[in-house]
Amino acid sequence: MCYLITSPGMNTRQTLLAIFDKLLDEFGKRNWWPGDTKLEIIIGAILTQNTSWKNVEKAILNMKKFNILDIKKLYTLDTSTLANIIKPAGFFNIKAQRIKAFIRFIYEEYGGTIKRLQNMDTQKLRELLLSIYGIGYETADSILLYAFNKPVFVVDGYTKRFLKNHNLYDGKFTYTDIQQYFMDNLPDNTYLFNEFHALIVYLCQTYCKKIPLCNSCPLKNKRKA
DNA sequence: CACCAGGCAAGTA
DNA sequence: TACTTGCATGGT
Repeated sequence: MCYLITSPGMNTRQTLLAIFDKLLDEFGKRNWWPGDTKLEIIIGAILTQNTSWKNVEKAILNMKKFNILDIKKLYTLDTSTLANIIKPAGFFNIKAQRIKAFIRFIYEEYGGTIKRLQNMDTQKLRELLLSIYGIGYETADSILLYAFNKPVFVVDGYTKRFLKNHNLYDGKFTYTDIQQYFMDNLPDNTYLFNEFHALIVYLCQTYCKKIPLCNSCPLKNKRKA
């Protein structure tokens, strides 16, 4: 277990903000989400499901090469052709169907543009996204936060590992409970949620590869907490 | 060789 | 409600 940089007197909000400041200071802004357009961010969110971002980059590069990063073109494209193009991202048959499902939703219900989604109420948009085949909690929240800049905290496997390794949380480890823990204890701020999630991912990828293990973690103090 | 990666849906108990 | 399984490439 890691020793924290925090002290016993701090409440949860102060602890989380202290950790955030330390991570930001240590690693700098992570510049998430990479992607030129909202559509590219959304497709990236589907492609990265249980998949390393490196493989997703190859798939997206392929899509750009074939010039199909476009709602109308994707709408008419064969699912099998799309699957072939995104092959490096893995699970390509299922992900091709998921991308097509999202594109159909936009094309058939929203006139082929995602503009109308931007001004929608956040909870309403979240429910809409969750109703689309292939979009679960994490993908929906990633889209809300990183494509539409809504203040929604994204939870993933790294987030759970982070909480366990640092012994920050003793509630239920369900998606909803963990998300509520962060959102109840942090100011409602898109920039903070954006950067915090990206920093947790970077921290885990760099130092905390397993549970329980956190070698040379920057959050570790010299002395025992 | 095994195991993991910025999950989800469908099936089972 | 709470597991389990299939999906699949590419890197370590």
